[in-house]
Amino acid sequence: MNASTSDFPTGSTRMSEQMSDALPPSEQHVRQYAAVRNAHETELLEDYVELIGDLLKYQGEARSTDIAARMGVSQATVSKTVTRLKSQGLVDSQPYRSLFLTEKGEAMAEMARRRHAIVLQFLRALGVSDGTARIDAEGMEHHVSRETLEVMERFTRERGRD
Amino acid sequence: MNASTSDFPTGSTRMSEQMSDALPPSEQHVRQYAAVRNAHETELLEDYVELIGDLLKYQGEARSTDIAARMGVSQATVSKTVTRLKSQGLVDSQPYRSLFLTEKGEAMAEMARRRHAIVLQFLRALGVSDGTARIDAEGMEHHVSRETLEVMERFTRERGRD
DNA sequence: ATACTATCTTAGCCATGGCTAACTTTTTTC
DNA sequence: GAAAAAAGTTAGCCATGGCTAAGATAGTAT
Repeated sequence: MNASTSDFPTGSTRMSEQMSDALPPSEQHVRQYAAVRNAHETELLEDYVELIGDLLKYQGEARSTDIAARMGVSQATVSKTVTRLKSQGLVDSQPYRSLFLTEKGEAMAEMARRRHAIVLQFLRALGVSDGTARIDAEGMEHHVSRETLEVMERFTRERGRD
Repeated sequence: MNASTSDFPTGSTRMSEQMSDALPPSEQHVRQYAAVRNAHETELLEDYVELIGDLLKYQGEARSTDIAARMGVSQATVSKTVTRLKSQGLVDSQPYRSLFLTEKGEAMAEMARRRHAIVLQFLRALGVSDGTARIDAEGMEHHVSRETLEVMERFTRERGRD
C-alpha cells in the first residue's frame, strides 16, 4: 500500500477553527473535481514526454526499453502509449527506432521539467527528505497551479537551500 | 545505444544541490511512477468517500444526486462508482436510498478529510489564494506522503497565519 | 388514487492504461 | 553470415471511469 493512503500524522490539526472542512459551494466544488479530472488526462502523456526528453538529454537516445524499465511497465504498454503520443503530435519516430520529441512535445517536456524541478526543490527546501520529495513531486507536479508554483519558487529562493 | 550505464552524470557529490533534473537511478524511478499509479487507484474512491462523509455531516444525507451535482458527473456514473464502493466494503446502502459509510469507509473518509485539511491549510499558510488553494489541494492531497504531511503541519502551525 | 416529477439503476457505448502471448525486426555474437 | 538475443509491435484480454438513453422506483401534488 501507499504511504499516502495508509499513514497519517498523529498530531491534531486544529481545523475546527477554520472552515476548511465545510462544503464549498457546489459550483466551486465542481470546478475542483473538474480540474483534477482534467489534470489526469494529460498527466501520463506529460510524464512520458518529460522522460523522453530526459533520456534524450542524458543518454542521447530514448528507446522504448528504457522507458518501460524506468516506468516499471511492459514494452507493449509503452508501444501503445507512444502511438497515442504520436497521434497527438508530441512524439516522432520510425518503427523500431529511437523516439524524438516534436516541437510541441519539446515544449511540453520543458514545461513539465521546470514544474517538476520547482516542486522538488520546494519540498526539499521545506525540509522533506530527498527520497520522499522525489516520490511526492512526481505525483504532485500535475496538480500544482501556476500561482502555487510561483509561491513555491519564491519560498525556495528566500528560505531554501540547506 | 542503450546507455543504462551512467544514469547520474557525475560532478556534484551533493545531488541535493543541482541534480534535480538528472535522471534518478532506474529502481528509484520505477518506485516513483509506481507510487503515482498506486495513488490513482484509490484516489477516486477516496474522493467519493470523503464527499459522502461531508454530505452526511453537513446535510444529514448523502444522495446520488448531490454527489453527481458536486462532482460534476452524471448520476449513472455515480451509480456505477457506488457499486464499486459497496463491493469494496466502503459504503452501505439500499437501492433508491441514501448512502452510508461502513466503518472502513468512515475511517477512509476521516483520513482523507484530515489530509485534505492539512494540505489546504498549508497552501493558505504559504500564501496561496483561497480559490487556488482549494483546487490544488484537491489534486495534491492524494500524492502527499506521511512525511510531507507532517512537515506541512508543522509549517502551518509555526508560520501559519490563518 | 393517479399522475407527474425527481431520483436511481441498468444497459451499452467509448477511451485509457494496464497486462500476456505471439510475432517481426534489429542488433549482437560467434 | 547465420543463429541467438534483444527490442519493438500487434492482437486481444481486463478494469476503470466517463457518457447517453431507457426503464424502474419513490415522493409529491392534484
